Amino acid sequence: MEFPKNFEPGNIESRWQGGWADSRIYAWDPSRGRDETFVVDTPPPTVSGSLHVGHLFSYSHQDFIVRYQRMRGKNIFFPIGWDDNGLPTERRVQNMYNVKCDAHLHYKPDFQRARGLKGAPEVIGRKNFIELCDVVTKEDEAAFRHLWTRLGLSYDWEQEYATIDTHCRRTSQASFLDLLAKDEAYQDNRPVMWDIDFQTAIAQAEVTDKELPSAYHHLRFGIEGTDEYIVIATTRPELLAACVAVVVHPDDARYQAYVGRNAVTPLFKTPVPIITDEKADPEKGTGVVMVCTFGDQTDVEWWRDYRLPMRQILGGDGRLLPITFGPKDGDTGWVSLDPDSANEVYSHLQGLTTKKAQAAIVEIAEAAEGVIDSPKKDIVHAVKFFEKGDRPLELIPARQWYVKIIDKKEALLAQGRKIQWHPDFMSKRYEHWVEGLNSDWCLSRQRFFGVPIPVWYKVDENGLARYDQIIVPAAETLPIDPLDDVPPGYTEDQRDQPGGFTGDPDVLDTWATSSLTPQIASRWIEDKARHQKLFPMDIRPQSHEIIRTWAFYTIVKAYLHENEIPWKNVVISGWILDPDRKKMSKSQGNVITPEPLIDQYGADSVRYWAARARLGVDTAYDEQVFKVGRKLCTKLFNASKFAIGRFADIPEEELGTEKVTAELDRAVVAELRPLLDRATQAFEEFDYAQALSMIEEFFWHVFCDNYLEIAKQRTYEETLSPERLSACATLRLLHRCLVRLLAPFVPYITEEVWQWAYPDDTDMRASVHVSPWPTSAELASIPEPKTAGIWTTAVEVVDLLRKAKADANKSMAAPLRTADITLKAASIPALEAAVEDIKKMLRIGQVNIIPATADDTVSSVQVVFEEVVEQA
RNA sequence: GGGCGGUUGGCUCAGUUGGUUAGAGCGCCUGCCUUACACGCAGGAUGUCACAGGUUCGAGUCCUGUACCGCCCA
Repeated sequence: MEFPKNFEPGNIESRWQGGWADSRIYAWDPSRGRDETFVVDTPPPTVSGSLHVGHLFSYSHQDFIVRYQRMRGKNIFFPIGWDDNGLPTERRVQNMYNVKCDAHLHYKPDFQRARGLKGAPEVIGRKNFIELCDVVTKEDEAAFRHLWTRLGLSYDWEQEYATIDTHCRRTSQASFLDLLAKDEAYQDNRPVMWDIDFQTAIAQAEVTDKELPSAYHHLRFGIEGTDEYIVIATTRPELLAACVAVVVHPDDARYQAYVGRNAVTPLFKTPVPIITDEKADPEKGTGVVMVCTFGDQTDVEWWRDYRLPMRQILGGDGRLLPITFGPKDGDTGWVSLDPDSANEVYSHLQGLTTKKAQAAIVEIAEAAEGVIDSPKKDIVHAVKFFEKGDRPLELIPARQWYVKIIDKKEALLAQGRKIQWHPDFMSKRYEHWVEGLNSDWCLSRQRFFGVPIPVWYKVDENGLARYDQIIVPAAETLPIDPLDDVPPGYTEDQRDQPGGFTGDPDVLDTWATSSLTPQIASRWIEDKARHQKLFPMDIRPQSHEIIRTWAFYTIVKAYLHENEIPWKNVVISGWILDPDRKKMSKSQGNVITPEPLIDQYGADSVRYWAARARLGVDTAYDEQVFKVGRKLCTKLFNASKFAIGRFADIPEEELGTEKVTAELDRAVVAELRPLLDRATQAFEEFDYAQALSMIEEFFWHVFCDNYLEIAKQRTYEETLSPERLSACATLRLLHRCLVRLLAPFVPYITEEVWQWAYPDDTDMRASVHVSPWPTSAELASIPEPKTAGIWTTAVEVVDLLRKAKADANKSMAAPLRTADITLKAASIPALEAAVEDIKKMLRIGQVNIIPATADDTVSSVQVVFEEVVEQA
């Protein structure tokens, strides 16, 4: 048999990528039962996000687990999808094509747009915009598919899906309609967290706090009908015109006298009630808070609890709306004791962004008499941002769709407890998130590239949409686009007409679809039998930052739809941090792109690096580990060449387990048994890292460094003696196990090596990846050695002899005339079973075994080297 | 402010239910081209296990507190 001279991962990879696809070894078999099936709910990556090394890391982790399960004989359901919809794609498409979307513009069938155009963006309709998104996401998907394939991830590509495709839109819309039918989805017009750049509502899960410098501005509020005043401290003076009340703590003695009276806002002269509430913190600022509609969440609560008037000052774009103050008895809602001067002041603010309006009103206040009480006080405080946004969120009243979750905290906690979390402490993240929920799930987004909310509303005789009169589509017509499709019983010319209908212009939160990946993959809507067979799933692998989103929403949906958990196990990958232990992020410029790493080190080496990290543990990026991985692959390549070369000429039937007769060989087999048990146990607990560590240790140090060296000489014997056959059979048996043990981690090199010797074995399969995972049952017919401690004694003595040679600066091949070995009497029978092999291995002429006189004597050797005659 | 995790040789990390003298790889030093591999082999040096108490015959491991790092949530 001819072996390649050098290990070249590139060749091996491209060959097997094709081979595995052709042989369909990763395809799910729908005919097999649930008990023998292992079902994975893979998180579809956001394709518009940049590829980075974290992808290689966490997606490899699932593949280790899956490949192990496949070798255990499980029928693997391992789908892969792409998360296409959502803001990242929209933003990319807007920039790439320099376009903007207006949902109500008509579709232009022959619309074309080049990339990279400068100038004013072209405004296009939703359907045209989505077509551009489709083009871009197809390209992004191809990049991911290419990377996944190179990395050797064993997906069943026949199960591929994209969250924006027809099947996913249908599933997502059916989910919405199910929630609507169950009365778990509802609409409400109330203040909602709003991103002023994307101009959409967002949900609690997408909010992030940022610490920002700010300042308390101290403003004097008059007391109506007196010359007195109180001082409020506010970080948002630009909202002064929208002030509807002033709040103090009920126990705050400083302000008792004013409670129940009216304060008068400075500059705008609006009378507002002075009320008390526990939430006003006497320690914060001056202890007096102004309530504006709306500056923050507490404003919303006070507004709601005390039924204060609504004075909406901000528009959806974050600019101050045009407003006109009128007298107390007027009907504008904007009251002033001096409307003319109020309107004059406001004329300087109207249309400005909050930031500019703040600067403007502070300037006006400073110029005015008796408005600023004392200089501003600089502080740092947490400001809420949309996680993908650049400017602070505002609270803007708007009609939105919600899902009821606040009333289900206990139930959702119970669902979380039914799921095994790996590592277990990650379940805390879920629990704390559920406990901290403060609002129902806002489901609607004022965006374009997403799954449309599948409802229409009746339009009344006055041409007003009646949002309480919902028209739903028939289930069999899904997916629909209510802006394009016509509800049952209507015609297109009734759209937006009095007495007609109007389509909901919004799309669903991207998580509304992503939370259905189990149902999408199982075909919940189209194929109930298949769904029953796959749901709940076995594992959901994911990383920890999306516990509050992906895991949470998926648990919510499974509970609301079927009162089920979506999966039995959640396995959480840690993060790859940069070498300084900082999070990798595009903005910090410390992101490592994956493809060059595979080019440089090979896919197996990259996977090895990923496999070294335990579940849930964040790991600093260390390029050395790729080199270690490559060394392991090279070692496996070389050791395999050698080992197989030692027995390749002997027929397989001559090398059965019954041929393992030498005591030393039975001793090394006895070492293998606990490894198989422990590695299997580790994999059962999803602890692939521990499995790898023990497999690697055995492969390198037991198999390569010791067994191979110690048994080598017997394999060179000229006749097929029992000793030679025993060594060769043991070599084959150990190696065939080790290749399989390493296969989940380094699938390319193991498959390559497998083909050199084992694909035709009667108890094996053509591919290592569908061959059986080795267990100690495979070794059952090999007896334990008669003498205890052979392997450890042999290794101990070999180490001593090697040290003697190293201390003498001699080659390991340097011949010894004699070696005197002193060791405990109890170990002597063990050594005698191995001594002939050791003599040949280390080229020793004569071994003298000396029993130690005392039991606590440390083993030792004394050696005499052969005198080497210098060659002239 | 609350919660979760971490702190072990220069670096990256293991350390099972508390049990001899705390491990590995990388890096470093010395030697060795040994009929697979120099991407190798053999040998060697390097640790107050963050700190302070406590429980115990015995603590890297359990308890309490402190400091620092990271993450999550207010």
